[in-house]
Amino acid sequence: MATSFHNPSCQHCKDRFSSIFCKAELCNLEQISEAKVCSVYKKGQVIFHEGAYPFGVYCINDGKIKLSHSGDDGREQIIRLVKAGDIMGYKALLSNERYTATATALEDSSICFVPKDLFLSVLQKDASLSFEMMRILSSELRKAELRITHLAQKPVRERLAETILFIRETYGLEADGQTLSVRLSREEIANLVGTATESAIRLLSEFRKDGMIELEGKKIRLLNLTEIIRTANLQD
Amino acid sequence: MATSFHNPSCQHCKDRFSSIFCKAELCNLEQISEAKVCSVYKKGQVIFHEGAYPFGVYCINDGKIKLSHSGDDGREQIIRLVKAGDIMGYKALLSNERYTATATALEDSSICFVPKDLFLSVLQKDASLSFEMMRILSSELRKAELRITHLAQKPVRERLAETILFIRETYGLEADGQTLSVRLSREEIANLVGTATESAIRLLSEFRKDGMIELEGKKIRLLNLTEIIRTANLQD
DNA sequence: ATTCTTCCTTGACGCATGTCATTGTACCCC
DNA sequence: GGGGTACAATGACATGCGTCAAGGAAGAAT
Repeated sequence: MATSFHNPSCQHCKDRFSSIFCKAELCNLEQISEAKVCSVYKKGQVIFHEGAYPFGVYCINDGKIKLSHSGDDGREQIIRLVKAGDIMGYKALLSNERYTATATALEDSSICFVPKDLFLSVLQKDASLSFEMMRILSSELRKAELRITHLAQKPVRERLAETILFIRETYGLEADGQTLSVRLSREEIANLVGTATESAIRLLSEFRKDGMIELEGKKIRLLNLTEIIRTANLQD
Repeated sequence: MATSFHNPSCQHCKDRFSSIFCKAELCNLEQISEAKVCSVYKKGQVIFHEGAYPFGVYCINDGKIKLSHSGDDGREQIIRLVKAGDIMGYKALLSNERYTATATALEDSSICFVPKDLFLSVLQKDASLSFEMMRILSSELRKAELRITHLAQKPVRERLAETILFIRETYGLEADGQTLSVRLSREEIANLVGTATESAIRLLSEFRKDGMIELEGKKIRLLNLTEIIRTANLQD
């Protein structure tokens, strides 16, 4: 169960309160900040479920979340990785449909909930927040379309290299400057790449043999970034 | 070359003027309607090019357009099919980046151009237009994410059936109630499915042998819709 | 420590699908 | 009509990648 607490004066929440709302006019920001409800979710806990109706948007104060579809045969496809400062659940809210994805915490995470009515009413009167929202949506759409092209045209090897770079961009590295600062299972990596778990494992082993990465349990250290970029074969 | 003519009183343009702008407040609609520039594009003509900077949004009065990425190896991936009443080019405009796709007319099309500054300024002051814009973006994003899952998990056969249904939903049927009312080359169909041209051809032949469709040049007649739906194997 | 469970790893195998090559067909231009 | 270009169709072939199966490693629970 999530420990739920309403805490407008929580400095930690205030500091990291999702960056999008900084675009809102000050009075609106105050209003949202007061109405929001912060909770802590444990690793593996589900924040919302595919098929459920949305009652608001979620803002990540701290932590890491995966958004995933469960395909027809039950296989999971990871759609997006969410980090501190991001919001999630807005798509379903705006198109007034049920969630098409499930949000699961990849590690203990602190998350704020902003009720639907408030969010929508602020959106109505705050043009700059609306604009920021459109900017986010456009950017997500652009990424999704690029991903469609790559899924259709690139071999798994290139997509895996690309995925490693994507994880690095999203969650960054640990203090050593090499280790990806998130622990994903091989299955999750495969579900991000869009391939079978065994294929992901095999290719990771190849990458290791080629000196591109080092593997230690779920730790992945990037040894030769240039080579990874070359393998990803990115042009655009 | 496009025959370019500014024509606020053109009844044809007025009638079909893109549905999104109906959501705008009346004064704004008038303003946009006056500033817009209508052009006619011939089949095969490019409306805008991947990599170019956007100067406005395009609204389709009449016709059919494909939006496509050209992948790294030059292979084309069709991202979206655009029909009368739709708008295009908004994504690049809103995220303030270059076009990530090329728009090409699939048949002679009548298209209005709304200048960037006007569009953005109206968006700033017209909450209900902004909201409609967000609704469209959310809906496109939802579709794109579903497509990612299917590309990653479904075999080509299912995806082809799905694509046929998608074309039907988008452009509808001819008067006979069976023939898809757009003519796409086999290569374009393949680029929509995300497969090789030969694979698309082979599977279309199979569908014909199975009595699901009838082929006559670029005409595709849907004989057994139920069976096509079953083949697409859609759950969500 | 021991069991249990979950995850990782590797091998073997087969099929779906991409690539290459050839022929056939329709349409267009002069 | 002839020749050209673009597209469609089919066969042969290679292989990338998914599936199945079995063994090993690591962590959790008792």
